[in-house]
Amino acid sequence: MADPTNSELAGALDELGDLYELDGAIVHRVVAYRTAAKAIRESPVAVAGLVREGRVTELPGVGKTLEEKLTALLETGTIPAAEKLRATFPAGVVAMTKLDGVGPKKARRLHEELGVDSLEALRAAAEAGRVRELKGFGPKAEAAILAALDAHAQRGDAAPRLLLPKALDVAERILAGLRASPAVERAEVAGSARRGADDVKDLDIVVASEDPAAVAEAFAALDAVGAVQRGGAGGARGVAPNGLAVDLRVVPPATFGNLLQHFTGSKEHNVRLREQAVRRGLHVSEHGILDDASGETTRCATEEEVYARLGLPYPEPELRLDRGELDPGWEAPELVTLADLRGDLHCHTVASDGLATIEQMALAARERGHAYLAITDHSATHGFGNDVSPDALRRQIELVREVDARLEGIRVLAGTEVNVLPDGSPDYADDLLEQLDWVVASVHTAFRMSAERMTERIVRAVEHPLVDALGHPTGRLIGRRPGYGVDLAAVIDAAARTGTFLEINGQPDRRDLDDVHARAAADAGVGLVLDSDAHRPETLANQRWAVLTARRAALTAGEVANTLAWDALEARRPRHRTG
DNA sequence: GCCGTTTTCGGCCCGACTGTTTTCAGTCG
Repeated sequence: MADPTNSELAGALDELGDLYELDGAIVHRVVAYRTAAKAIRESPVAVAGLVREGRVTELPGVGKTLEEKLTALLETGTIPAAEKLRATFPAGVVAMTKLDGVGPKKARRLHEELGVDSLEALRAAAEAGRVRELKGFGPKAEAAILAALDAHAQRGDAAPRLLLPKALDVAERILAGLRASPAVERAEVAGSARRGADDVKDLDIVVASEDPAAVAEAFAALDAVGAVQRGGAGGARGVAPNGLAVDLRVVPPATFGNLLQHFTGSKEHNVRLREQAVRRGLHVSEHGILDDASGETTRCATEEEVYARLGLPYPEPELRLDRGELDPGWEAPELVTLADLRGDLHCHTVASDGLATIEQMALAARERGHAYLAITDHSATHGFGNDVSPDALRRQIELVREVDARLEGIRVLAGTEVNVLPDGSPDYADDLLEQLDWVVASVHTAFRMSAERMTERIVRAVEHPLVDALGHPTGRLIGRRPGYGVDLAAVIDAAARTGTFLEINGQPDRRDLDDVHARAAADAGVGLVLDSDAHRPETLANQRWAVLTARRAALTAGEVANTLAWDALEARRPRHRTG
C-alpha cells in the first residue's frame, strides 16, 4: 500500500488535535498538534519517508510523542489515541466544532447534555427549542446555531475562497474610492491578499485617518462595497457585489504601522513575532509595542518602524509565513520583481488554442518591455484547440522566423508546449524538437495513474535532452483540483541533475509550482522560469502571479532563469550540458 | 506536546466581539 501523503498525515494530526480539544486538553497541547500538522503539510519532502528514516523530529514542532503517533499511523494505519477518542466523540461532534460560533466547549456540552451527535440532530434540537434550555445558551445562541447550520448546508465544509486576482480587483477599487476621500491619509489592503496568497477568504482594508466616521461613511458609499453589515467606532464590515467580505479598520496615522503589520499577518508570523518579543519584555499588538521595563508603548506610523523597534530585518509581506523569516540571523533576500523579467517562455497563438497571432503576441510582449518571447503552442495529441501536426509545427517555425526577422526590439523564439505521453516521451520526434529554440513539456492527459508511474513519466520527460522546461509541474488547479500524485522531490532531483528548468506558471488558478516546492527546487540548484502561459495579448500580464509565487518562495532574480538575456539563457539549456 | 541567550520544567501572543452574564467564558482572527 502506498505511503500516506503529507496532506493525509497532517489531516490525521489535525483530527487528533480536534479530539483532544473536545476532551478538554489544555490549549497549548492542541496548538502543538496543529503546528505540527502545518509543518507536515508544508514540507517539500514526503514526511512518511522521514518517519521511516527516524528523521521526522527534524521538522519544527514534531517531537518524540508525535513521532511515535506517526510511526503507529504508518505501521498500523491508525493512531490508538484517535481510535479511543473517536469512541467518545463521534465524527458529528467534531463536525459541530467547525460551525461558525461553535467551538469545542459548546460542542461537548451539546453532545453530553442533549445527546446531540450529528449536525442533523443539532438542527432538530435547536428547532425544538432545546438548545436555549442549556445554561449559558440562550435564544440568540440557538438562532446563531441554526444560521450556522444553514450556512454550512449551503457552502459545505470549506468556506468559499476567491482567486487572488478577483479579490485584488475588488481591493483596488475600494482603495481608489477611499483614497479619494479627504479624510483618508493612507489606505492599504492587508491580510492574505497583501501576502500574495493563491486565494483569499476575505479582504482586510486598513486606513489611517483622524476622522473615522467620515471614512466609514465613504466606505459605505462605495459601489465596490455593496452592503455594510455592521459599522462602529474604528471599523466596518461590508460585502462586495461578488460576495467577498470586506473588513475595514481605521486608526490614527500615528499607529498605522502597527495596524498594517497586525492585519497583514500571517497569524503564524504574528504569533512567532510576539513570542520572541515577550522573551525580551515587549508586547506587540495592533495598538503598539508595550515595553515591560519602562511601561511605555511605542506607536509606529510605518511597518518598517515596527520591525526596527523589535530589532528585526523588514520582511516583505509575501515572506510572512513563519518559515524562518524571524529566525536569528535571517537576512532579507532581494526578491525577484516583475521588472527583473526579460522574457516570457510560454504562450499560445491561433495555431493551437490561443486567440492572437504570433505578431500580435510579440508586439504585446515588446510593449511589456520584454526582450524575448517564446511561441509555445500545444502539440498534436493535446486535444484542445487546433492540432499542431509535425507539418503544421514546421510551418509555424517558418512563420516565427519570418516575424522575428521583421520585428525590431523583440526576439521571437520558436517553441512548443509538447505533450508528455503516458510513457514519458514527448509527442514530437527529436529531429523536430531540435529545430526549436525552446521546448516546454507538460502533462495534459492521463492524470489518473499511480504516483509511482506518474513520477517515472515526468522524470523521464525531464531527463529528455531536448526538453528545456517542465510546464505547470503538478497540474493543480487552485480550489478545484489537486495536482497529480507525483513525487516532486524526485522531479526536482532529476531537474537538478539534467539542468532542466521548472516553470512557475502564472495562470492565476495554476501558480504551479507552488511556493514551497519552488523554494525546494531553488535550494537544489534548479533554475525556475516564470511564465504567463498567455492565450491572448492581455494575459501576458499573468506573469505577475508567477512573480508573487516566486516571492513567497523567497526567490531572488539570480534564481529565476528568465531574468537572463536570451543569449545567456540559451547557453544554459539542457542540450548544451556535457557530461 | 514542544522547547530552551529564563534550557529538562514551566512556560506557551493579543485583543475584539458576542451573548450571557453582574465579572466572564467561548470563539475568532
